[in-house]
Amino acid sequence: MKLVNSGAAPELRGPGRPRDEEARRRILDAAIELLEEVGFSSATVDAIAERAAASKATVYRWWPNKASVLTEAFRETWAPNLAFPETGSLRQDISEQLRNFSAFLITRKGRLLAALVAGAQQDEEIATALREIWIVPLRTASGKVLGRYRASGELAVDVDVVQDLIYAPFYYQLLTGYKPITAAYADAIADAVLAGVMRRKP
Amino acid sequence: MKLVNSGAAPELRGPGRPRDEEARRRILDAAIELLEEVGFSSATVDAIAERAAASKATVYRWWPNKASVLTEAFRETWAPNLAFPETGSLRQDISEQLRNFSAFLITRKGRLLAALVAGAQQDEEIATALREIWIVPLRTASGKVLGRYRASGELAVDVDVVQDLIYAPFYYQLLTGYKPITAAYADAIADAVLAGVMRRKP
Amino acid sequence: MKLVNSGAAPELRGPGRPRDEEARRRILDAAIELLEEVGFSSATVDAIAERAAASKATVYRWWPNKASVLTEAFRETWAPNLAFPETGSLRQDISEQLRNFSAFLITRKGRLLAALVAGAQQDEEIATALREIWIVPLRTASGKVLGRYRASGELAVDVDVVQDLIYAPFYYQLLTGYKPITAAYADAIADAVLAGVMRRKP
Amino acid sequence: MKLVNSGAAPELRGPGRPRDEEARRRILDAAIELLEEVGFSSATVDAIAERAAASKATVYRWWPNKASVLTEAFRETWAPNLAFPETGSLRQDISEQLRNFSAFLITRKGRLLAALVAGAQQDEEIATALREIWIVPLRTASGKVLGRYRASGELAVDVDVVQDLIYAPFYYQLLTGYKPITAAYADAIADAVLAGVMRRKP
DNA sequence: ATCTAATCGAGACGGTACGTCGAGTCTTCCC
DNA sequence: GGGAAGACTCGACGTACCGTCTCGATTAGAT
Repeated sequence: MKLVNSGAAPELRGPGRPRDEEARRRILDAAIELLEEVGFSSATVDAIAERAAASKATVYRWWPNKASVLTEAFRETWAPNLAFPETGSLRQDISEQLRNFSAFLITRKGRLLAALVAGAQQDEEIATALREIWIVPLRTASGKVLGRYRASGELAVDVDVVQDLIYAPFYYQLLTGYKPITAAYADAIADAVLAGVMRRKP
Repeated sequence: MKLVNSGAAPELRGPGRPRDEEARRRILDAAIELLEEVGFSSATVDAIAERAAASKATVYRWWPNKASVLTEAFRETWAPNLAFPETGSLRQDISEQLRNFSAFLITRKGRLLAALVAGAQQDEEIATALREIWIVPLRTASGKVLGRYRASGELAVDVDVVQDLIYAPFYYQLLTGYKPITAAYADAIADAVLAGVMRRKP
Repeated sequence: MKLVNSGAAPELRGPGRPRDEEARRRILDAAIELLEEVGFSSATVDAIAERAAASKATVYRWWPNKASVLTEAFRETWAPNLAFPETGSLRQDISEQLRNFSAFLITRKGRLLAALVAGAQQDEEIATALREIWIVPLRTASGKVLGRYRASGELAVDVDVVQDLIYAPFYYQLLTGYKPITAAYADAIADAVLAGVMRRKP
Repeated sequence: MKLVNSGAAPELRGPGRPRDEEARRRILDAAIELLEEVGFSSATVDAIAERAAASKATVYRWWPNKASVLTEAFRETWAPNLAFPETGSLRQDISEQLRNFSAFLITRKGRLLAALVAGAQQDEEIATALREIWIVPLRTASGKVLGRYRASGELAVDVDVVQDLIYAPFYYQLLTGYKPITAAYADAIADAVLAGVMRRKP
């Protein structure tokens, strides 16, 4: 007879050796490290397994393919620690957020975002993960605050469009390397988005 | 209009069989076709060579690797689409350009840009090619026109920032798939960039 | 007769999937077949792998290059033919051995020896393999028997020289195609070597 | 009007530039040099052409394939400068010849012979050349002298067999590298062939 | 205290693409 | 028309990565 775990324990286990959680962690950590070092398609499964001191079989027992490993590695590693500020001033909120965002992008994790976006082009799983773990949470968080400005009439255009305008330039720079991402750049974008690029009629 | 080089030979050729320009075209065409049919990473060099009725050796004589072939193929396909309109009205110029740009991005060929940006994250060669072949020429073309508006005072912010604001959202959507790219979206971006997102004081 | 290793494990194996001995056999068999069908330089590794239902990677995991595969395939095929007769009569031993040797050389497999010797001229690896796998074992086997005749005084010259005299002519014919190799030729060589070519003084 | 070369001129010529005999020589010399340096199959046509400061087209205009070039190179270079001595003594004739032969084999040209034999296994043209320019002339020369000893009864076995016995061991050593070729070796072979390997009855 | 079953590291396997190299052909310009 | 230069097709080579597999060795719960 089988007992149902009282309370929370979701995973009822039969006999046999249980999954080695430490190995799982080592694999995910190795995956992240390699991604940061060599990029998406150069992070081979062999290399991940070797660095994790695990075997390829273990990798493929728990993930159906390379993309899934990387996807889960992203999910686990990524705490989207980019709370949207709420100072009461629209200008200040956006300005602060963009400075924080640009500071984040130039960290190692920021570069990882580039690898993630790249991976998303080749693999739908990664594309989904990108949206779920990063794009949507970020927009939801900022959307709440911006929504209030929109409701109050202080914001003249739809929240979605505002979000595109303020965030997209940083992705663009991150992915094309056209210009370096700096605090000054963040300010320039914030100002231009808020006031528009056309001269105001006097 | 095309200027004829006065005097100096346009391309002085040494001895030896000249490069077979037709083969070059066949290879690039085959590359584009395969890119559209099966995507970036499934377009193999063998398949390109076979479809082009060329040999792999010829491919590798002129391009150092698979990525270079695909990059150049992409550039050749896109070259005609660089024109920036010049109607005299800043609003209309930007609006038209963004409609054209968005129309292009949703074609199959447009989707290739995503693959190219992805490739650039792992391969510095592609990154360089992307900048030199695509980013810079596009910005130069639009920069000329926008520069005049800036000089006349009609444009209140630097040309570079304007370019980031108007183009980046489309890259963002292309790469994240968050929202579909449509003509309406192009208009919304154009309007918001021109007027700013903040309510105007009456 | 085979000795069983007392005590110690005959072949202590580390962890990991053991080598697939069947695949090894299939590869060597395929190599021999192709060698016989199309010759040394037309037997490609791709063809060997395909016929063996193996992958090229497996071939190259165990042999450093094409020549090594073919060399080992050759050795495996020839291993049974090394026996040197021992009838008690020097004349008969040599005569029988040369008839066997000549009979072998004119089979298709025998012709492979020519290819092997040719390969050895350009590839030190093949040269080494040829010596270690073929030349030396053959001479060792015949050397044991001839050594006894030498010790008993029946043989008037050094074993090494005798071996050169009896075997070399067959290599010579095999490689130059000057004369066909027949049983009669084998007998003629045997007689001449034993008695010498000079008329005996009465 | 065209003058006929007085005397010998065998080749009446059409219009156009005549064949560049110097280029022909350079190609053949380069072929021989490369053969000596790197062996038969590593002497590529590209390398030959480059060393000869000629073009591949010139090579292929005059020779149908790589083997033919090498064949002709052999023929041109090779003066079979191995006259068979005729001292009146069978023993001395053979002894001297084998010393000369062994001295020849350890020169660069001797090593070339190994390449030639190797090439003969892959190419019938080379095999024919080997016989025509080397094997047959050498045997013909020695056959004349040996024939007289055979007629006088001093030689107890057929000339062909004698030739095989005295020459073959040197080819064997040349091609297998089993033992070094020295004057002492030559003497040992000569003695054994003349007297036979069996103990003489008292 | 076994027995059973699932997991682990190690590493070989089939498959498939990559990028390189040699043979032999062809094309252009120069003499 | 010959010759140097050099591009071309064809096809084999040897390498690398993916995802699968098969070992012996562990490690639990079930008996």
